Amino acid sequence: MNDNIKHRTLAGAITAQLRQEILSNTYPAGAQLRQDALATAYGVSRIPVREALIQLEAEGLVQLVPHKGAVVTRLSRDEVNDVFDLRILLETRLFKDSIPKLTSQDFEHLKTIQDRFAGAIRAKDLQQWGTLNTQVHTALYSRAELPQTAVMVASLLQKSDRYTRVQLSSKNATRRAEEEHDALILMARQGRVDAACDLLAQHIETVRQDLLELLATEPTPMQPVNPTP
Amino acid sequence: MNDNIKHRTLAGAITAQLRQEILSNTYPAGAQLRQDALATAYGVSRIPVREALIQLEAEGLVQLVPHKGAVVTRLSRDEVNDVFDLRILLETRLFKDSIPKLTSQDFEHLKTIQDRFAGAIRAKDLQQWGTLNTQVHTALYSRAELPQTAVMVASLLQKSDRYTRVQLSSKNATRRAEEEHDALILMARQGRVDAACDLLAQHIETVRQDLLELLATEPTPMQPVNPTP
DNA sequence: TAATTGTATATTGTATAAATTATCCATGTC
DNA sequence: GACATGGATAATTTATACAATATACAATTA
Repeated sequence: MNDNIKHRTLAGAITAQLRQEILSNTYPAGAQLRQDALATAYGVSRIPVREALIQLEAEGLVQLVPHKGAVVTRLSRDEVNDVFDLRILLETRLFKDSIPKLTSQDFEHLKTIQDRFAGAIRAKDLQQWGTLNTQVHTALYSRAELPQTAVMVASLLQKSDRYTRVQLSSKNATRRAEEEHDALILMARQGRVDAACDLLAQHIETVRQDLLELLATEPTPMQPVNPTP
Repeated sequence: MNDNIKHRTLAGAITAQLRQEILSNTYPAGAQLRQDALATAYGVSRIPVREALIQLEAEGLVQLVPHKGAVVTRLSRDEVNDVFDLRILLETRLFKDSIPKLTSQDFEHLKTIQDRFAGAIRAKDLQQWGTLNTQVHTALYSRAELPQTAVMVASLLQKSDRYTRVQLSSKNATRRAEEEHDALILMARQGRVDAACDLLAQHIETVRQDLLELLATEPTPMQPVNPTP
C-alpha cells in the first residue's frame, strides 16, 4: 500500500489504484479479478477490495456476478458510439453554460493544464495523456452549474479515456487534439459560445472516428487473465 | 429478511430494500443512516449493509462521508431542473430510436403496464404509482439500442421518482399523466416519431412544472433522523 | 457412449471481533 | 471570555474466521 495520494480509507485507495490499473490496461477488458489475489497483492484483506469492486461496478469498469466474481468490462462498437453521442450531447450542454462564467483565473488554470497536456504528448506519456485530456475538458466546463450533467460527463470521459489512452498514440491524432484544445480555449476566451460548441462537437467526433478506425483493426483483443501485476 | 423478491446475495436484498425505503420517503432526505441500526433492523451484519450503501451512493441516493456515515441526499432546485432537462434530452433520444422497432408484443406489454398504472392512480397507491410510471417510460424505450443512454435514463427516472411519487398526488397531475401516457403509446403505435417525441418532451416538462410548484411550497422539509422504521 | 449425479476444491459471501477515526466535552491556557 | 488541548465515547473501517455457492471432474447409470 504505497500510495502517493492521501485517501481517507483503504477502500478508497484500492478503488483509485484498481481504477488506474484498469484504465491503463494493466487489467485488460475481459480479465477476471480475483478478490483474494487482489487482496494479497495490495497487502489488505478482501473487505476493502470488495468495496472497491462495487464502486467500480457502478462506474461501469467491471461487472460483478454474484458468487462468480468480477470481470473487467468491454465496450462494444455500439456502446462506444453511444458514449460518444452522449459526450457530444452533454459536453456541449456544459460548455455552453460554462463559457460566459469562466474567469481569467480559470483561463490561467486551463493554460497550465493544456501546457502539461502538450508536454505529456511530447514525452509520449500515455498515462498522463488521458488524465490531462480529461482535466482540460473538465476545466472547460468547470463553471457550468449543472451538477447532474457534470457527474454523467465525468463518467463518460472515464469510459472514453480507457480506449483513447491506449489507442490514440498516433502522431496525427494527438497533435490534432492539442491544436483543437488550443482553439477551444481561445474561442471560449472570446466568448464565441456557438462556434466553440460546434468545434467541441467536431473535436469529439474526430476522436470517435480515430478510435473506430483502430477498433476495426483489433476486433476481439483480450482473453481472461488472472491478476498478478 | 423476509423478502418476496429473490436475490442472489443478502447485500443485493438490502440494497433493494433500502432503495425502496428511501424512494418511498421512509428515510427522508437528510436522514442519517447508521450502519449498526440498519444491520440490527434487517437482522444481518454490517458488511452487507455497507455494500448496499456503497451501491446506493453510486445511484446518488445517499452520500457517504468516510468515518462519518451515510446521509440520504437532497436534490436542490437547480439539481431538479438539471435532472428534468437531461430527461428531456435523453428520453427523446431513446424514444426516437425505439419507436420504429417496437413490436405488437411490446404494445401489448405497454397496455398491461399502463392499465396497472391507471389502476394504481385510482387506488391512490403512491408506492406502485412511481414504479409503474417508470415502467411505462422504460417500456417505451425498450427497443432503443443505446445501452449507455438507457443506464443514465434509468438513473434519472429513479431520481425523479423520489420526488414525484410523494408530491404528485394531486388529481390533476395524475389524470394528465395518465392521458399523456395513452397519447404517447398511441403516437408510437402510429409511428409518428417526431410528434411523439415532442409530446414526450412536453409531458416531462409538465411534470417538472408541477413538481417545482410543490417544491416552492415546501422549502426545507426534513431533519436528520435515526433509522428505526 | 452420453447423460447425469455426486464429490472435491476454489471462490465468493457473511458474521464476529479488533483497530482506526471522528465527535463531544471537560479542562487548561492565553 | 475565546481558543486550544486532551481524553472518553461512539461511530466507522478493517481483519480474521466461518458459511454458502459455483465450478470442475470423477463416478455411476441407462
